[in-house]
Amino acid sequence: MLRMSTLFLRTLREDPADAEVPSHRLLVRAGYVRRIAPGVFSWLPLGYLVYRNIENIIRDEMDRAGFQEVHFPSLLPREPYELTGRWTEYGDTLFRLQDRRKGDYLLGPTHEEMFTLLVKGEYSSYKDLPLVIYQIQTKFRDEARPRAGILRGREFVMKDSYSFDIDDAGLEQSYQRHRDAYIDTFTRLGMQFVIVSAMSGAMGGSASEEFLAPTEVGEDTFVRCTTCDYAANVEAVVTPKPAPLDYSLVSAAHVEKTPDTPTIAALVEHSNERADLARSDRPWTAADTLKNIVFMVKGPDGVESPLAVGLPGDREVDTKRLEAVLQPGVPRPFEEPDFAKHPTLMKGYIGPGALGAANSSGIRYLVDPRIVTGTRWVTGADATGTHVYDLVAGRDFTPDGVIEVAEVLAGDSCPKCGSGLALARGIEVGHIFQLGRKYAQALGLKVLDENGQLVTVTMGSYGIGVSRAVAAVAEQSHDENGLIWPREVAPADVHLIATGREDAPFAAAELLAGELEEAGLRVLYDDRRGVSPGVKFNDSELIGVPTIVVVGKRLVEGFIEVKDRRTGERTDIAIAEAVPALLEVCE
RNA sequence: CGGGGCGUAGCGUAGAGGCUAGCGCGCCUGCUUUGGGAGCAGGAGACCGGGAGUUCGAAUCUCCCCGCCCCGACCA
Repeated sequence: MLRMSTLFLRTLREDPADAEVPSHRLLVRAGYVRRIAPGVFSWLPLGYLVYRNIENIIRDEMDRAGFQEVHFPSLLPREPYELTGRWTEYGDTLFRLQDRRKGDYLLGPTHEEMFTLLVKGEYSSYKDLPLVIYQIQTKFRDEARPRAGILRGREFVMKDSYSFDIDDAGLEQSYQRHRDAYIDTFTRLGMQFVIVSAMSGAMGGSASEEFLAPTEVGEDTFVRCTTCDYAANVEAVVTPKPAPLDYSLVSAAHVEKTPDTPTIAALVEHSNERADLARSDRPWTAADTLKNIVFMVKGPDGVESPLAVGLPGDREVDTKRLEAVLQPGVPRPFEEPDFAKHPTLMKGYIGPGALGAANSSGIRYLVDPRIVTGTRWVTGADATGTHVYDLVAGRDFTPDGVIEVAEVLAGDSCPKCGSGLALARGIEVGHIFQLGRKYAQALGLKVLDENGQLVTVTMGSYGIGVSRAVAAVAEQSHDENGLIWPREVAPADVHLIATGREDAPFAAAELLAGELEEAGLRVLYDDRRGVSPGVKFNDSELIGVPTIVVVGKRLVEGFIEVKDRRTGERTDIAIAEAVPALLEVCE
């Protein structure tokens, strides 16, 4: 039994000045966590109870799925991460340290290498597979900017599992087992979640999915179809390619003088102001223009080459998507010295005429999927102060290919059913990912197959943010008065309050607390004498135990009050029937 | 890394050259109070982020440093 009189807890009446998001504010105010350093938090008794409940639910579901728990150190040697290239690739995000002999170590940001090597050391036959092992472990990432309290820390707890299979079919099965287990896990955590595609088609449609907990403070933006069940991270949205248009009636392309129009906005304004250029049907909009943006892309070999991207003028390039698509290449904006080296590119007036394999410049030219054959554009004419009108894709220019990097806007078409997409934000609480053979290859994890041939094992990796889940649940489940925990993760089933100056309510509450515990309920008992009822009520709402029981003024008539934290609904019940009644309330 | 804001008691804050650094919450003592963050009285608690400087005098002005928060860049 938790007694408020002795519980190591101090609730705060005011919001902490450094907390912005609700989960952070409330977890601090309710005395669940305290900040130690940026992105580093301590768990206090109530917080640690909730944390452990969540951890145990996750562990339980993993075990139920038949996965086996192991535990690696957080302190890891450099060598394995050197072998996979991540010692350098991880960059500043990796916490590195040296021992007294100047040996390099790191604090594990994730453990693919260690799992791969562990299995390599033990297994060597296809008969041993499939295998799934997992751990629940503290991870370290020196985030450039930790934020939002527990949601994005530099030290956090993650459940990470890894599957090992002989072939793609096995990997697919291991992946599905995780997907199912995750659905059960997050359901049990009382969380609302959506499963979204996390990678574009290039890696295979089901290769990677994220479990997002929708909330405004989430860091991930995702789309959801307003009609069908399609959902995807914005980085993974597939733009449906429109059918080619008939352009037989479009007049020939014509170059026009358009002084001082280096931006799309200026071009649109100019076009609408010119009587000879104005459209008969409607004014020009940015969507009628074709914007061409050039990047320098550094390949894995370190060589930089230019890449031009064409997209409708009403859209921006989403740099996250661009980087994802170009991996392992790294893009950077085209700058003045680059323009100097490529004199055919006129800043602000770049057009397809100077781009593409067909052109002398040979600059690779990829366009947004919306730019299909027959679409008609206003775009740069490759000379300062000039644009070309009625330039038709497929007739007047032919790009080298398609690239999916435009920002996604609400109302864009669903790739599955064509309806409009809605944008929303979510917290990434889980990620399942078919890794393939990358790590097995790099670290030499091979087994003999049934023909006696050595084959490289294929892997999957599957994460759940355990500490993050605490904050995600808090984020989704609170009101202006405090936290509202789903029962299974709550620090207690019943928050029992005794009020009044007399001994009677305290004696009755004490007795009831014992009986409830006896009956198997977890009880947080506010046995503080001399604390006013208002304080107790407010604390109970802040702390967020799902059922609040008050032994107070109606005790003389033999009644106690039962309040549902979420709905606020109160009912008086006879104290004699309290135990069975509360057992029922607590299901 | 770019932009913005901020460091004063455990928490939230006032003080913008001049008395012993003020207030609220919390904490301690006593009395009163006990169904929605009680009242009165008394008390403890501060190297005003650090260093250097200007000045008769610095929390307050100047310079340097350190740290924190927010937005962005970045990022399982």
